[in-house]
Amino acid sequence: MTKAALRTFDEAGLLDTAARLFRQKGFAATTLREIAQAAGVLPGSIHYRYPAKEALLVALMDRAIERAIAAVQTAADQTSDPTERVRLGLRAHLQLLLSGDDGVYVLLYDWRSLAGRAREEIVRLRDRYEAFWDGMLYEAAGAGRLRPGVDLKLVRLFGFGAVNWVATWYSPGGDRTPEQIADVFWSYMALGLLSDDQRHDAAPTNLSVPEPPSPSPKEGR
Amino acid sequence: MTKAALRTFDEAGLLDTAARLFRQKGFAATTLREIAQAAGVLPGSIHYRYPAKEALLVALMDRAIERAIAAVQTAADQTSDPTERVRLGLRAHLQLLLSGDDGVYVLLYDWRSLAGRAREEIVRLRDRYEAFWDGMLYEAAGAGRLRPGVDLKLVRLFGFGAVNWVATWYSPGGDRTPEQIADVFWSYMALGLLSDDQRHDAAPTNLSVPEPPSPSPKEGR
DNA sequence: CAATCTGTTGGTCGCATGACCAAGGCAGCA
DNA sequence: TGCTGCCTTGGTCATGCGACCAACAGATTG
Repeated sequence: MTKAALRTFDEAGLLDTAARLFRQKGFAATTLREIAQAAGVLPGSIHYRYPAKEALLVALMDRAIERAIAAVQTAADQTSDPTERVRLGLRAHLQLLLSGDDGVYVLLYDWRSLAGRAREEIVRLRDRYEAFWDGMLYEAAGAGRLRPGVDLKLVRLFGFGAVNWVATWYSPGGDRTPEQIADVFWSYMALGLLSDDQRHDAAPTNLSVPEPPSPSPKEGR
Repeated sequence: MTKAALRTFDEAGLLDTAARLFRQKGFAATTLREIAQAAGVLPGSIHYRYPAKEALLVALMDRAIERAIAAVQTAADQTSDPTERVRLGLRAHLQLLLSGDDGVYVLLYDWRSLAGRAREEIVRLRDRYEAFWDGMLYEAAGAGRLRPGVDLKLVRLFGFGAVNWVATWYSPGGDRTPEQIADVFWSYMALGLLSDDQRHDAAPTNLSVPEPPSPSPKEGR
């Protein structure tokens, strides 16, 4: 322990505690006093660092998204194969989400609690993460690994949905590890569910079913 | 206007309003007074019907899940082909979720706000819905349409995740209708993303058992 | 008409909340 | 040793909450 460690307020511990409570009860239903008590500090001490409850949430989410980007980046960088990079990234994302890091969960499910500027800030961070994923998918597609016509943005959106939802039903005592879950999802998504003798007539060959890529005048989101 | 219409309290309208607000701001952050004002009734009138705020949420969710089951059932029953039933059911689920029926959204994302008995009740209802889906998937698998070894429960979980997550990013002005989104997801999931010349060596043939292939020497964290 | 039943009205109540702050202590530096 | 600035302490404050209810209105029924 350095001298600094003695002087330094356990900010990480506070955020961890807050994340845990926010996850359990939701942001609005969690009181500052609860957080303070659980973290072993006084409410005033929290106020000293975070002028408002919302600031705590933002700090929490900020940290979580940095962690997520770093984890996925590191995992993906272990290979140069574009398809493998996606699979490893997926694994890392799920591992982090299920590792007990409540911050990521809160980031995913509690952003509705934010409004105004704080919301925009988080959305901006989230967009960065999404753009990062889009990049990986784009490279996999560019390497000719994916069917032509696949809408990468939709793939990312579907993938995020399926994977993020896991946090909703996963239990550590279950019969599958996070890594296994990630790999199973990856294999289903990559190969499809239909058996080989069914696949030719089950769906249109062109997977980009609706004509999408024309930028519409009506902007989305 | 029948006599009954005059006498009958607009319970549906109340629940709709409550659902809209819960979706926008979350359950805990929405006050009874807000709901009352938005619905054009007095707070006391709500209390007359629902002894506690939580009861409102439960009633809302109850109604939503009944709607969902009915919608999916109806859609699926339009064909007897097991695979088609799944596709049509998926469509119906997404249509309902994106139709502006905030109740379904609230059901999916706000169940954390419930505790104790109320929570159990909703979980029980949800389980019924899930069992219903499992039945459809089981029949599709039984008809030999799916690859052997596919874990149906995981398929359902992944599918729910991807589809439910759509509510998070969908905007009515976008360039895809709910039906198109459902169909695209279905085609990706059914056929897979990999191009035909890649699929043989990209993943294990047996989709059921993950067992980390350990291509990565460094196991991340 | 009288009795009843359904639903509304306009409050009140106690309480927990988020925000805030003056005063004090204590480590590190001069 | 005395000073300085960071951080904590133990509160206060106004606000708005969910829950609750006695009284009442109007339609329905006998």
